[in-house]
Amino acid sequence: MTKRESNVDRVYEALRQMAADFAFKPDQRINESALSDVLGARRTPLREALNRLVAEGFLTFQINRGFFCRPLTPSYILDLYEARVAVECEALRLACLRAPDSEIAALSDYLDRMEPDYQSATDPVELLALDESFHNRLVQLSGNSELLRMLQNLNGRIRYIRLIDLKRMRDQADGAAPGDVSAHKRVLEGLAARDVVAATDALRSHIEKRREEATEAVRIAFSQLYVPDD
Amino acid sequence: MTKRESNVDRVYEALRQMAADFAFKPDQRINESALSDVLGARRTPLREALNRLVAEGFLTFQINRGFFCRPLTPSYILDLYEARVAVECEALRLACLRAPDSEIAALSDYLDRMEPDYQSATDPVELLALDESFHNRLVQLSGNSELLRMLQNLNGRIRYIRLIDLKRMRDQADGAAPGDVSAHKRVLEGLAARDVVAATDALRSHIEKRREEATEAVRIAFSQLYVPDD
DNA sequence: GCGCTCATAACTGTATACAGTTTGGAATTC
DNA sequence: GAATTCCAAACTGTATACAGTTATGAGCGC
Repeated sequence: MTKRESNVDRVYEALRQMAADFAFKPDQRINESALSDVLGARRTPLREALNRLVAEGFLTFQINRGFFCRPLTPSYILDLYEARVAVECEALRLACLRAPDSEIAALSDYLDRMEPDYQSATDPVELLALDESFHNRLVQLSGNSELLRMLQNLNGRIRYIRLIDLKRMRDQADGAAPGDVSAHKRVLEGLAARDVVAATDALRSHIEKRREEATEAVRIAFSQLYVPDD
Repeated sequence: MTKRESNVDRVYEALRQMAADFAFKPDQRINESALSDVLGARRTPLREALNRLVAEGFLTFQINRGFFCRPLTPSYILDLYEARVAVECEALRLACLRAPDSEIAALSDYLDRMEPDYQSATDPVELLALDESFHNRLVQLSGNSELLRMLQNLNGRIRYIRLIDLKRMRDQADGAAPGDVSAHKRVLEGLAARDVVAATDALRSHIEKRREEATEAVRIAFSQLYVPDD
């Protein structure tokens, strides 16, 4: 029996998971030996995986000092969300031009089926998975695998910012319900009508609203970090 | 005296250069030992650099079979150009909204200064560098470093496709002159007037025109590959 | 000649070792 | 006490070795 998954792949996935679970704090230096113990892999394959994450923008690297978790500044968050707008709106435009009606209808059905789950979900991780899944499918309708790859890279980095946001929403239960699918529905209506402007405007404002919420959540989370220990 | 550049970085840059110089043919398997001899680096740092290139989409990887140059299919080329449209048009939109007049004027000046070089350049490599430089600066006006990173990644992969195209143009001297900056000027006029629609329409059609040319050039290059040896 | 088997060569995957660099703190000076 | 120097420990960078897998091709039966 031959192996199907490379060890580097396994380590790489584990590292992404750790990043999403706040295992690394922004700007934290990553100790390769300690990490290799945790992951059950030696430093050689670990470093190969870390280099992939550097190339993807998850981590930074300094010569002779090693790998660092990327700092989480407001302007970085803004950049990531703006890049998402670029990727998703162009994908939506392409989908309006060429996605078959049947696939658009399938995504509508999916959204309808998921709506109860969406509204009853209380676990932020679950909600986030549902939301990411919708956006992934939307971009898949463009048929462009580079746009999909870019979205997945951005979402990988945005994920833990959004988790901060969703946890805050659950705690405060203020304003917009987190399980609100109306924005997604508006996007799909525009898409079904092949109305590029209506669809992209809806999507753009949806993502920008999410960005404002996330930025605020991170601001609050940071301010709490600076509360002195008693 | 301390080292300023990591060996992995050096190897990584050398590999990108080799890719742009057609050192690897599409779908070609990459022999690590042979490559490490050429680059003067051992396999450990070489593999770290190769992993970065996999993460960036330059190469593919198969377990126990190693690294491969990415195949060059028409749909892959289409995906890359569409992704460029996504990145550049959104960057341009953001630049229309917030780039200072002074920086827009500086880019206009740059274009005017470069125009003679552009029109007299006959070396495809030189022309390409000039063109990429303009597009990079345009995206920089958005102030978004993620969009810039994405553009540089896409251009790194598109570069050798465009070289095929530019070499064909030089040989045939048909249709549009390669050193035509009028499209760039139209984009900047729209930007200076803060006219998002005019600017992005001009940019979109410019990139799509380039894509059609490049796709055709690759099609021709491929058809010549299949001419049987005599 | 064509397909199959198996031995071997070539190559990839990674553990280990060690060299070079940075870091943190003790010792020293003012 | 604060600043500085210097040394040891910790960590990163990579060469090397070898184990495990894949590719190649000779030999063989048909």
